Amino acid sequence: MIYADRMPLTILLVDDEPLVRAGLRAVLEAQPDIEVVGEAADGAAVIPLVRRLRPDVVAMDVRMPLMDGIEATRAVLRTVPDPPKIIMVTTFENDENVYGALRAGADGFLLKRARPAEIVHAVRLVAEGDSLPFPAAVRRLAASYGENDGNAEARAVLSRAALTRREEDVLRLMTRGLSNAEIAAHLVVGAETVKSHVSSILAKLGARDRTQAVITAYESGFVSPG
Amino acid sequence: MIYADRMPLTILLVDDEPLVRAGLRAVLEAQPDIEVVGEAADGAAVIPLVRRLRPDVVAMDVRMPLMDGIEATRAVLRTVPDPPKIIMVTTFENDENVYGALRAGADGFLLKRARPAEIVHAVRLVAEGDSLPFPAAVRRLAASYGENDGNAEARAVLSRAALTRREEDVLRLMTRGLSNAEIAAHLVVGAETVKSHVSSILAKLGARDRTQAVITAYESGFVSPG
DNA sequence: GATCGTCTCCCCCGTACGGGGGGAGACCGG
DNA sequence: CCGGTCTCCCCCCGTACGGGGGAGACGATC
Repeated sequence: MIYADRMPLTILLVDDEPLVRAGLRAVLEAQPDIEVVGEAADGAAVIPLVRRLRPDVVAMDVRMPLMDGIEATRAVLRTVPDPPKIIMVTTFENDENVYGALRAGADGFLLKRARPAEIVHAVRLVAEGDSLPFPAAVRRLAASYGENDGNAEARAVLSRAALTRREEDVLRLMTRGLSNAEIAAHLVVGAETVKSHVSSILAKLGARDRTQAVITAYESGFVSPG
Repeated sequence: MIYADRMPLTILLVDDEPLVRAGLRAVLEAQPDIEVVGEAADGAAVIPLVRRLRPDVVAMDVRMPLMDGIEATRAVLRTVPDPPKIIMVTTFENDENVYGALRAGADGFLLKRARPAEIVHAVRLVAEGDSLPFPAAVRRLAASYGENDGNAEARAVLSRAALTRREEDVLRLMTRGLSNAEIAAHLVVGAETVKSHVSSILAKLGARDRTQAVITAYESGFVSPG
C-alpha cells in the first residue's frame, strides 16, 4: 500500500545513551516522512515530553538509569490520553524485560543491532497500528538477524548502568544547587572526585551539563518540588 | 543554598496572635545570624517600633484588629525613610488581602504553614532584596489552593520586581536545558542579549548560576514536571 | 587467584558561563 | 515634556565547568 501522507510520522527517542539516540535519529531522519520530534535520556522524562510533543511513536530503551522502559510504558499508557505507540528497544533478543514491557502494553520490539531498513520498517509498521514484532515475531527477527552482524550497530551493545549510590548522592546535591566544590565539602571527598561523579552522571543521563541533569532529575521524579 | 552571613539580620514580628509570634520567633532565633528585635500585636504599633528598632525585615500578619497589614505596610513605606523589607504573613495563599499588600509595597508573602527552613529561607531572600518569584507562580498557587500543602518555599516570597516577559521566555528555555547560544537562536537575538537576560534572571531569583535558577523555577511552580 | 565495578584522586585543556562595567533605541505613563 | 522600564548590544575578565585521559584501593563475585 502506498501512503502519500502529508503529515510526517513523529517519533520520540528515549535512551540513556546519547550514542544510541544519535544512531536512531540518523537512521530515522534519513526518511523524508519520519521526523524525530524529541529525545529523552530517561524513562521518567517521557510523560511530559509525550504530553507536549504528542509523537506518533515512542522508541524506548528497556533499561535506563532512573526509570526503566517497563515502568515508563506503564506510566504513559496510564496517564496519557490517546497514547502513542511504544516500541521497546533492547540489545538482547532474550532480554526478559522485553516481555515484561510487552505485557505492560508496548506495541513492538526492536533490536539495537537491527539494520537501518529494519528499524525504519518496524517504526512504520507500529505507527500504522499493525502492532508487529511481538514475541513470536521476535523469534523471527532474532533468527534472521541474530547470528551475525558485525555491523555498525556494534556501538549499541554497550553496558548500561544505573546510577551508583555515590552518583545518586552527588545528583541529589546537584539538585540542591550546590557547586562541585560544595558537593565535595558535603561528601568530604576531593573536588576531583566530584568531577568524576558528575561526568559519569552526565553521561548516564545523556545530559550535556549539570543543568540538564537537574532537569532530568526533576522530570524523572528523582526529586520533586516540595 | 549557601548563605554567607554578614551582620545579624534583624526582624520585627507583628501578629495579633501570640502563638504565631512565638512560633516565628522560635524558628528565626534558631538561626545564629537572625535576631528578632521586637514584637507587636497590631499594625498600629508598627511605625514607632520600626523607627526605634530599625529592623531589616518586618514579618507582618495580613489581618489584625486595629490596623491590617495592608494599611500598616502603606503607612511604613510612606512615613519611614529607608524602610525595612516587609513580608506579609498569611494563612491562605489565595488571600485577596495578600495581593493588596503586595500592591501596597510588601516585598513578599509567607504562608503560616510553611516549614521552618522555608520561613528562614524566605526571610533571608527578602532581606537580601535581590530575590523574587514570578507572577505565574502566584497565579498557579491561587489555582491550586486547597490541593496540596507542602512546597511553601516557592510560595514564600513574592516581590514587587518580577521577571519581565523576555526574562520569562529565557528562563523557560533555560528550564529545557538550552545553552545561551541555543536560547539566542530560539529567540532570534544575539548571544550577548541572552547573557544580559540570564544575568537579570539570576539576580532577581537570587540564584548563583543557571542551575540554581532552573531549580527555583521548578520549586516555584514556574515550570512543573509532568 | 582473577576479574569486575565502585570510589577515590590526579593530570591537561578548551570554553561556556557569569560578573563587572557601559550604552542606545523604543515605549509608556506621569 | 520627562523619567522609568524594557529591550537589545558591546567590552573585558576570571573561573567553574566539563571532556579527555589515567591510576590505585577496596570489596564482591566467579
